[in-house]
Amino acid sequence: MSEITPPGSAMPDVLEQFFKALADSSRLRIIGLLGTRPYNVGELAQVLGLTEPTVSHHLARLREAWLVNLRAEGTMRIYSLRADMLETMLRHALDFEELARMTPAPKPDMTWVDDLDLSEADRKVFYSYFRGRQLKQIPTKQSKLLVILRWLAEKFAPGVQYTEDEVNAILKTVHPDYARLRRELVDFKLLAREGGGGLYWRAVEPPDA
Amino acid sequence: MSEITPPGSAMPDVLEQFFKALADSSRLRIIGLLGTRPYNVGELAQVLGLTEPTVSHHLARLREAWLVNLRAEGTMRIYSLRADMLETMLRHALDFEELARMTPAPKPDMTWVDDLDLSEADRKVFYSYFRGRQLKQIPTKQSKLLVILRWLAEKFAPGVQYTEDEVNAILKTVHPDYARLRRELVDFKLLAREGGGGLYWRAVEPPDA
DNA sequence: CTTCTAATTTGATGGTTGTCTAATTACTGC
DNA sequence: GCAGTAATTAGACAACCATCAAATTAGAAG
Repeated sequence: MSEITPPGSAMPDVLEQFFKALADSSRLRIIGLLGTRPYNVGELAQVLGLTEPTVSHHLARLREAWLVNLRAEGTMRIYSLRADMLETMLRHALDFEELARMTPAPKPDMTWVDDLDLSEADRKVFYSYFRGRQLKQIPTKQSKLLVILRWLAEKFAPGVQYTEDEVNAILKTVHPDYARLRRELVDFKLLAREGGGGLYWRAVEPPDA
Repeated sequence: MSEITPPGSAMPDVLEQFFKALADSSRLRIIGLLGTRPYNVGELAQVLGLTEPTVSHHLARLREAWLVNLRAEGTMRIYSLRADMLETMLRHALDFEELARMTPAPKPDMTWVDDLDLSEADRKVFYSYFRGRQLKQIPTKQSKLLVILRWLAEKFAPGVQYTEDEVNAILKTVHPDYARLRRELVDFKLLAREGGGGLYWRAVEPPDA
């Protein structure tokens, strides 16, 4: 039973395993000692002031992370450092791209965009301004802004009156600056507002000509 | 209260802290993300699929390891990567001599704690934050910090005036960052300070009610 | 086959830590 | 002042882990 899953499959997991393996003072000391020469379990236990089972446990962990090699000699097992692995891993740690990708990345999930009835150009706007269902930034260019606003307006049922809080709640699911969105919707006459009472409703579509 | 004891004192501990800081997939992902641009807490929580307190916790840990910087902007806090620290630490990891030296660490000798008149809970704080008579780390949690500070205050005789240097000398026997300790003692009104002359004395105990 | 030795496995225990919810603090704007 | 938002702290729970003593495996040598 000396199964150890080799690296190469899911690199990020290996990286985490690597740091976990070094995240303990006893194991760091072991690495330091093995950096000078190979040791067997009893020796290490003696030097570290730990029991043999404990050291055995640590060595198993280091071995799972591919940081040490094991060689049997008579009745004792001799552990040595895999300096190459250490170096490789430390190099990988600086690869931010890979680190960020390691995110099981709770999925951007842009599939909902495909379900919309849009021109290709408009779809592009959605893809570049949304991350998941969140608006990354409110477009400054009016044409792009309008693409988003028209879609937003459809979130309001025709003939229904909404309080300002209700409107805000709906808009907030898309971007924190709901006030800005509300104002733009009104400015572009996609949403109508009653004079003083703070009631809103979806504006009737223009005759399209 | 955003102080963090700088590296440079006991390097091996810092190295362990460094690896511990990276020994978690969430924190690795955060490092990866910060490698591309600064983020605030809410953004990270969203991208990672974690709650804000959890992310806050991780960032605090990364900050203790000096891997990220914090900058306040309005009501939000913006975290950025300290790529320099990352590199420095990774370089140190290959210094086997230093790692091996980290080993001696024979016996801590914590018997003196048993002689203190403390509740069980407070005693635990001492056991976990002291190695021998040295404070391993200044607690971040206020309740734990106070346990230590009250004990520290008792090192000053009531009614006696101490110069700042005398205060520092006493505090330095416990932790290299004596300035931090001195400030905390004053902040919590366990030590009183004369306006300009740099004289300190033990504050009278509150009526305890 | 038996015994000795080196090491691992097992089981238990106490401590650490990742994560959450709820409560609290800090800042902004009305 | 009050309300709202961003973040941290407090408290709790569960999973994990370092450590040890005791039991077990595996080699070497009689």
